[in-house]
Amino acid sequence: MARIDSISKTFEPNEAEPRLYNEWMEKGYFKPEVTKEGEAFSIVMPPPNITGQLHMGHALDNTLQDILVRYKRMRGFRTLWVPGTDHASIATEAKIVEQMRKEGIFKEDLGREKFLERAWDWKKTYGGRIVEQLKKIGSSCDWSRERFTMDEGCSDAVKEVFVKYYNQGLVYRGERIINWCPHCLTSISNAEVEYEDQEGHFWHLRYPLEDGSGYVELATTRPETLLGDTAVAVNPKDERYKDIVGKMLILPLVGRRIPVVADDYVDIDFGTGVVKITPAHDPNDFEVGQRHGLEIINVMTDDAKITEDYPKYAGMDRFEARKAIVKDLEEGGFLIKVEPHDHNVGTCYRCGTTIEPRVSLQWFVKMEELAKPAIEAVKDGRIRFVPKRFEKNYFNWMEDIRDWCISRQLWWGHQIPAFYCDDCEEIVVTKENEAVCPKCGKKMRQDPDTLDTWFSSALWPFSTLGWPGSTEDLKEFYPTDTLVTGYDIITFWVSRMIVAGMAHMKDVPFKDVLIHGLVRDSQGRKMSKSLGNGIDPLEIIEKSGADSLRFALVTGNAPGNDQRFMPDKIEMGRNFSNKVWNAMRFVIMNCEDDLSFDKVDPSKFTLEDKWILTGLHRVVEEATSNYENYDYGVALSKIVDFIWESYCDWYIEIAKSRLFDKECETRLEAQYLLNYVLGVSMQLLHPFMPFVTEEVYSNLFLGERAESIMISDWPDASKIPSFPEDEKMMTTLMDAIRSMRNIRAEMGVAPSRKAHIILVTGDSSIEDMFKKGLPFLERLASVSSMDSRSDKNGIPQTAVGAVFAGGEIYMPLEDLIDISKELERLGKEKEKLEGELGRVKGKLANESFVSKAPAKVIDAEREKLAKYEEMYNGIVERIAMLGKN
RNA sequence: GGAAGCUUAGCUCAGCUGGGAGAGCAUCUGCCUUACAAGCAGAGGGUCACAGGUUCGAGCCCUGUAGUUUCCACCA
Repeated sequence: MARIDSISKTFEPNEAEPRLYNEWMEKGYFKPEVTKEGEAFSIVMPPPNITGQLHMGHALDNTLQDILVRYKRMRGFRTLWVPGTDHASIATEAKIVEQMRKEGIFKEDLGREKFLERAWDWKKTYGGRIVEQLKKIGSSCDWSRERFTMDEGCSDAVKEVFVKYYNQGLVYRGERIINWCPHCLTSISNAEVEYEDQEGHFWHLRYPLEDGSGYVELATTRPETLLGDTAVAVNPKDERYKDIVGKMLILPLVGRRIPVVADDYVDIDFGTGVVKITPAHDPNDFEVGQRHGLEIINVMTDDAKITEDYPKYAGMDRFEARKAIVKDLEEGGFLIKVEPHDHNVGTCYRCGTTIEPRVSLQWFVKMEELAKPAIEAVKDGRIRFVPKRFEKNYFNWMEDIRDWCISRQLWWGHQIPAFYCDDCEEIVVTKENEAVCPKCGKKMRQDPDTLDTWFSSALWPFSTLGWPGSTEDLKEFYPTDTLVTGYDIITFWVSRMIVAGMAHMKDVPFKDVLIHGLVRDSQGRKMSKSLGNGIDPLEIIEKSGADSLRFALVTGNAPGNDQRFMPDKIEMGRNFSNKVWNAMRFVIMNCEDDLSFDKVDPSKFTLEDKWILTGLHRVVEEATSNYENYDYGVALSKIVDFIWESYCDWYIEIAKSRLFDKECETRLEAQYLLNYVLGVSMQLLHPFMPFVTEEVYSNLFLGERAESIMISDWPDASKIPSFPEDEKMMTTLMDAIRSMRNIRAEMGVAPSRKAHIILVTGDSSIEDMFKKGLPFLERLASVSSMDSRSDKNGIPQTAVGAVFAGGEIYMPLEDLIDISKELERLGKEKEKLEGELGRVKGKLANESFVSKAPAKVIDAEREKLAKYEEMYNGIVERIAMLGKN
């Protein structure tokens, strides 16, 4: 047990946090095996990218998970939190390419093998960095089970799934129009395209008819794609163009003959009702092309430059080409007019480059059938989103799902386990590392492409537990219980995990999905590198400790809502840690080193003892139910209020008189309760602020104590006695104290000036309570001595009075009293009460209220009425007495 | 085009199934009271965006309007 002279006046997170974290790790508390019995509870960590540095989003996500996991562990569950990192193929590859570029090295020159060596080096260097950062915020995950999306097991799971899907016909290879990023030089999925509004133009063009009978007018936002036009389309119902359907046009600048086709896709009312069709560079045009058997002409290279087929524009970037082509159209008399036009442009979510739709040979997952059980699982409640409104988001995506383009023209990732025979075009899909052509016996060439990062993330809830093997962990911990993540990756990740879980495990991957919002800057903007408005969680930990950071992230936050990050909240957290710390200091300072609680006698518990126990009972009950509902912000504020107001501001203050009097008969009981109540409070607070609570808990005098607070049993409200009657009395007394403080403050009477009081009450229990409370009334309200009587005849004019729910108190302060000022004060009080009375009386006089409102509500109103009337009468009498003279 | 969220004190936000408007910060006043000035005590401050409706009773439920943010889809 620490001695008081060795305990500093403030909690020192920099010293305590690393020490405690290491201790917990060494003792194995983060492993589920720490609990021998009990049901399993498991979650998997959304794996941060190995390119990443810990940012506020991670800090929030992991704080919430840690709160959940610490709570469940204390509830006795065999609790597992699986950590890990994601290889983040496109993001990591981009970073490595960038790093190499600075050294003047190009990917292609290096070759695949050397490049991958470099990538693994990167992983070794930076993959560990974020793990260390996660430890700093206190994450109690089982590091012995840490995984990586490209480790052996996860890679095996990826191959297993790919092969299985392929054999079921759910994975296929085909030429489709896909989103191509000309900067990353790879295809990306629909989910990876971000649309943004951009100012653009509408170029109105004329395409001449081949027979010389005129021309058609059409408009485009992308004139450069004209090079790949293979038709012009009109709506079949459009009377204006009925005659030209089937005729041929001459494509300006190119001279190609292209047909006019009729297709429902064209909107009669938009523009001129004529659309140029470029099947190779627009998804809708592609479909029109499929329907009409049009030629697909790709006019751009991988990096979005015009191909050699068009010598005049060859090598020009698509935007340069646009200018050149517009100029040529104008000179050729094909340009009618240009008008400004805002439109949405798809950009790459990684690099921001405008994506280029492009026809290309890629691998896809057929989603429609797979989505069905995943939709069902949420519909029938086997998976529950918290808050529920995000289910709509999910259904929205899933019910209109497109096939998922999973191949990427990247090297860093899971290489697609498909092999081709260069001679006979045979394809073999296998988990083996090489394949021989079954037809001609030649060694086959593996597909050079890799899989979308999210393909492996989708398997995370079971690949991390050992699937496709049948491991003990898988049996015990799948399905996991709760997934904690931000709403921004519901489509990317959550939906795909549900799909994968249903497809391969025939069971949901998790039961609850706890969704949180974004952490924004203090002005409500997204934190981003380019804005430079990011706040570094590590700096905050360095300065104020992880507990303060966690406090700031949780306080006043509701599930699913974005929050602004306010530096004020960090300070609040730090102040609160310090408050708790000093409460502990006070408690142990007032206990002897050899203190034992064997002789504590609950029958000697005083009014305030019973009051604080009742408050404790309630906060345990309520906070527990808030924890269960993921209402962490609410739980935290209730716990803080109890500790700060009830325990520190009232209970400790009241207990002082007993502690300082060594002869006091109930001193031991006070010492006991001070330790006990603070101990239980620390348990309630522990999931939020693990470090300071552990430190405080370990210093308190507790009878049966767990080795560590983090493996102690969660407080059980039913074992904490509750005394509603005593609580009511105590509340009355507190009211009286507040009234006395109030009038003293208003009358400008210094607390140092102790005063005699006259209590006027008809209630002997209240009189008794005041008499017993005299020792602490001195401390709390500067009362030196007390008289009591049942009526107020003979109270001096020079006394200030305070009414409370049980009677009146008078304080004779001869030299300080100004009767007119006192009358003014009483008048204000009276007015306030009149307002309250009016409201309550009005309610009770209302026929329909009395007949329709529940009895409980009516009784409460009646009780209020009685209380207010009594107080009101007291004031009126006093005013009358003072007014007489 | 479709959907969702938000609008409550000067600021940032809570407010659970409808029953006397809350917190922190900021402001003002008084206190270094032997745990804590990172503290204690007290005070001021709100037509709960607006308009209707349901109800004995609405910040909360319903309808509409405005402002704002976000997601999805995307018509050249």
